Amino acid sequence: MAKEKKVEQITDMEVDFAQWFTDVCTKAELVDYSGVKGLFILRPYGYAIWENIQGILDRKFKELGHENVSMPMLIPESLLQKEKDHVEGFAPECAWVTMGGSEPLQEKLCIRPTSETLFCDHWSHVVHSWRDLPMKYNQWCSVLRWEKTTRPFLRGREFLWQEGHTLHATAQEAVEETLQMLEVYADLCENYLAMPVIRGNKTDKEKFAGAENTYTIECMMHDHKALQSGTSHYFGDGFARAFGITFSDRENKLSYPHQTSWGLSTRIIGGIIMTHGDNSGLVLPPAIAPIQVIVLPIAMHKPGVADKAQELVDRLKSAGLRVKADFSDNSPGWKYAQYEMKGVPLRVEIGPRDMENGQCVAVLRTSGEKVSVPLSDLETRIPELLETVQKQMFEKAKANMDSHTFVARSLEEAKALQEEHGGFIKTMWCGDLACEMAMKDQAGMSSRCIPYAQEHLDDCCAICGKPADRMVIWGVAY
RNA sequence: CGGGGUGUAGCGCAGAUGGUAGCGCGCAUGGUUCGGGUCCAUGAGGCCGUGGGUUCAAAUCCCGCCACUCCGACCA
Repeated sequence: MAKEKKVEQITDMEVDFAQWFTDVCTKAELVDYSGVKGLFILRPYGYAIWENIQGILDRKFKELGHENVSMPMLIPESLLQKEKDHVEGFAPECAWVTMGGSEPLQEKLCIRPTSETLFCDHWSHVVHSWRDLPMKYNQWCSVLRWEKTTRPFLRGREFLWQEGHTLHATAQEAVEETLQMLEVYADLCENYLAMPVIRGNKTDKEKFAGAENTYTIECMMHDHKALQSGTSHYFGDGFARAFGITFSDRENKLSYPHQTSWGLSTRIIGGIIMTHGDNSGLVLPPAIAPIQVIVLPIAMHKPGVADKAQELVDRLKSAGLRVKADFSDNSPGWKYAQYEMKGVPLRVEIGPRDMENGQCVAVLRTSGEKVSVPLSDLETRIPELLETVQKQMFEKAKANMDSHTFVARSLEEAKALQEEHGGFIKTMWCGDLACEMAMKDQAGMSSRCIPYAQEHLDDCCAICGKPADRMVIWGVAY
């Protein structure tokens, strides 16, 4: 997309990608900083994006039989400590409540960094029989993790997310649930957020604290770094044993159920920004854009223009689109820049000249292409153009990922490729932690996943040369 | 948590050798303009991040703290 830069306030992404990102976050009015480090204010426009994502996922969760619940925000220390790996993973970043009013508490309370322990404790009370299973719960909430360095969307100490927690009679059913929910996330990313994903599972080193297996979808950002965009965990019966969750099965044997959890956070909005944004600002996929079409009256004082613009808004709203018009007295040029910055996928201009011709002009945020649309075709052409934008966005992101995915047969080669191009590097791997550490230490890359789509590149591990039977994707991650 | 940078009006910045603060944009009001950030006029707006110290006097010098930010380590 060869567009000149139209918004001076945003740092060019080629100059400083990180600065570009924070510029977009604030200039597009998505977030504001709060008085506490790492706690961000989601402004209406930013929150609306989250609400749209919520809407898609929540509908899907419910279709698949999940129910929403609300768990407490505080976890007693003793509860958090019941599953050993889990505590070890989260303890370093827990924040604690130690006072109630002016009195010290008998037991300190952790502000939830995630709610596995709460769900488990609850289930240990209410699950008795195989007839109680499966339990398929989800909650929309925020969690707190005391991160050292923070950035809007990508790493907040508090962030909004959903966490799904399910309990099943059999391991097989739980594994199926885990995989199914990863697929829900993949579908969200690819078909709504226009972000191509790599599906796979995490290595032991990268998996969730307490999980038997963690499945992930990995996306590539515009700067060729990786973003873990959603994870789904299979816990086996480890938590159930730790928390004493038992049920009587059909043969009246006391059994431990098998568990899953899966989550997707507002971090995905950071992913949307870094996947699709450009030097004019945000670019939002039509499927989740709070404003899909911005209608701009040109020469608004001329007779009939404002009325016509309002008529377009009404017609497009009736057609089921999220539409707004800007009747402010800012100049057209100012408005163009403003709504480009905010990533509105489609701009519709209507002026005296258009009115004479019985048309309006639609401008695509992605390509900048201007299309004359006869007013008689408004309700069919505008949705088509939004579909075009959605497709263009996916194609562009896909091309970025494909052109920055490489094969390496040695650590040295992987390192060189990463340094020169960035992106995803595929290699064979023997499964040894030492090799994974070596890749981190020497090439600065972590294993992103062991993709479902395996390729046999070689017979031996690219790092140590020992026999290897699986392919890993490596990358520098956010 | 280690290393660097920054903190003065809503935003971006200027304020040398200490003497009680200024510019651009934005904002408000009126007019003007309107197919890529119109033009003009008038006006409002500042415990100079915070706490201490030095001094007759601190935005300015010294020390602490806090926040933001970048680079590492850790993580969604």
